[in-house]
Amino acid sequence: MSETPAPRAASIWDVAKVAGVSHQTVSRVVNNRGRVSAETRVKVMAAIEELGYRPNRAAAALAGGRPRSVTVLTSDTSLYGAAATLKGIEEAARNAGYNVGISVLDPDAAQTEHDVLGRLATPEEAVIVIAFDAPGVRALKALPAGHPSAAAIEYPGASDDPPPASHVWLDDRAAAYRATRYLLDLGHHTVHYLAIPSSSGTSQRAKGWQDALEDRAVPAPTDAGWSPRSAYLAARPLVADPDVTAILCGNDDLALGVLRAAHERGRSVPGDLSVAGFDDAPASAFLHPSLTTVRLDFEGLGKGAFGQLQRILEPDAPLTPPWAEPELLVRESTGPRRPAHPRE
Amino acid sequence: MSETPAPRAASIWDVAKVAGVSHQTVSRVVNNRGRVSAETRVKVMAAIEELGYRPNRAAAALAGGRPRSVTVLTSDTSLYGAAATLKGIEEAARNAGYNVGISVLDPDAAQTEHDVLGRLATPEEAVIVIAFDAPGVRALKALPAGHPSAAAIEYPGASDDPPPASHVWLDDRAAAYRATRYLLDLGHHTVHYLAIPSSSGTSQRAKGWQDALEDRAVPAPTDAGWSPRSAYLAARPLVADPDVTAILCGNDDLALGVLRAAHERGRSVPGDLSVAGFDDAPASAFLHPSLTTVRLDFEGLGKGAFGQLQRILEPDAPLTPPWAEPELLVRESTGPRRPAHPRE
DNA sequence: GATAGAGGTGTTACCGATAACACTCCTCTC
DNA sequence: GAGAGGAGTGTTATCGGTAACACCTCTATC
Repeated sequence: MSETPAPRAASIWDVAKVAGVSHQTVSRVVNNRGRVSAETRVKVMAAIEELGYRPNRAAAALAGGRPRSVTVLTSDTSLYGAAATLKGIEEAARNAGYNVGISVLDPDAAQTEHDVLGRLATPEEAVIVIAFDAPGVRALKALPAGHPSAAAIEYPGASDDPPPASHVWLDDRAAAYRATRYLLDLGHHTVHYLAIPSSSGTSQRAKGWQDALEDRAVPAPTDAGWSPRSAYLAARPLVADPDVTAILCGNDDLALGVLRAAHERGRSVPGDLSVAGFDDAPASAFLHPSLTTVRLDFEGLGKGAFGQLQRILEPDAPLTPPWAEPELLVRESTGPRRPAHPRE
Repeated sequence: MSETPAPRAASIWDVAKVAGVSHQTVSRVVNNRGRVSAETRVKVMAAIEELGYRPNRAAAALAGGRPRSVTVLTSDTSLYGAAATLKGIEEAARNAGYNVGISVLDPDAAQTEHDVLGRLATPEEAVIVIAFDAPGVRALKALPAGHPSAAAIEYPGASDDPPPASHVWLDDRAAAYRATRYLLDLGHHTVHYLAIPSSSGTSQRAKGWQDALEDRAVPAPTDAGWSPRSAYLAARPLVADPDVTAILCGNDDLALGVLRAAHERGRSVPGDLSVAGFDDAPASAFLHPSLTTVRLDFEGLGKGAFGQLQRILEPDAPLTPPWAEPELLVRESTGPRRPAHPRE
């Protein structure tokens, strides 16, 4: 019996030999670039099929063809927003035939150009940054000018006149405005805001909230971190105050912490206190009470980010469908204001 | 002024020129392989520093050095177990200087060898499969024998005599046994089980639960999918039955759906009904009631999976510290059995 | 003092692809 | 009917590394 000593994967040379053409012609067929007669194309395709040929991405990257891979830079992937965005990016990228790498940013480390570039498979590899928080924003800034990249950001800001076309974001301001208006319309005299850390100086969620408050006094926002735990701790003083009757939370995880704090303090939701969040995480509809929240289409946003990148790399690439606008979902955790001490 | 036409990243040739040595010597220094005099090493390091040299992973992969990248194959990354495992893998890999790719498996598509290999950057690239569910298991099976890989699996099974050393898993059976015993010790006559889909034929969570029930009648497990929604739907008939006083759920998401169903049916938890989950997702401690659950160290498991892989690729690699044993966390959602109709 | 062996370094081939360019046929044009 | 130009294909250089091997210079050995 003849053993198979090195069952190495087929290369374009193997395909070329079987098809009886040059390796370059195989490359042409594979990449659909340049002119190849229909006849040869068929022969090559047959050889590809027969050998189970798959292009070697590393070799293609080296040789310098059109990029076929992206690395996603993100911090903590266990946060809903980042995870859902990543999911969208990955799906879009895979459908477009791209490989995707992932590299998690250390929250404490400064992101230098050298550090960021060192995470890539090649120095020129395309990058998508999920820049909802400070490490992401730093990584985005650390990218050299002209590096192929796209980013999902919190807010384009007002500093640099035209925001780069490759940046995508959700309309946080409008979302927060709507949610706050809704709470005010329920009769609450004001709405307190429990904030997630802002990456840009100006949180649009905070801004939308503030704008909706109009001429009312604006209570100081409370910093509450990213987790249910940090929100729980931050919310305890707030729920102890009977004048606080409505709390808008920077995301659903924070809202969960608030719900907990309220419950421990004996304040019923939505009877004594209304609570609303952002995101519409899968769990939010099943909490008790189910959470009023603003649905944010992170997955669509991720697809959009990849779409922007793809159009940088391949100007002819199809346009990405737009992602959904934020949508207020009214559920059980919000209700009309009741006087603080109904029986007194 | 002289423009910089092609500020291409430095290669080992550039470094070699600056250091006054051959490119091969640079390669030796970078990879710490072969003998280099301390003197030249210093010169090379200085040149690397000066030029900001970073090795090109694609080129190294092509040339066939030791692998320096892994692709993680997983299905839905928004599930807590998969996300946390991925996080552990990524962190361990990055610390070891590996690049990590990610590719999400289509739940419906059959995973063929051709398909799976086509997701990799090179045909020989190392792989870690998160194989908690059917697509993952299929992908694992599709890998050709001898392909460098590790896998986080549900259960090693009894079929293949020695489970591959590169497989890692959590002791689901013991975990479920402990949780079930705990519920029985509270006085519940039996414990119902709401199951996540099992990838192997034999779910160890189901087995541990069944074993703990000992000589009692074993109620049929209820299939409940992966999401709060599917669990909610599956749990409705269960919570309507007053004889059901304790439900063990395949994970915390399912437990959330059960909590919701119980609440809608007017059954108080833990007064009328005890509910326990698996995972200890970050939200679980803040639910209302907070969830009794078995903490599963997915992140440690992910690190362990990478460690196994690394020891295949580099036999001298340090051993990975073991991950934590499942640990029962008793919180508010479980309590002593109360007669079904106390007032009748 | 010849010889073996180890330390340290350079040379060359090769990995699997792409790009640039050269070359052959045709076909069209005037 | 000769030249222009396009279609289709092959040749060669190149990307940034690694491996294998050749080579030189010491030092230890008998």
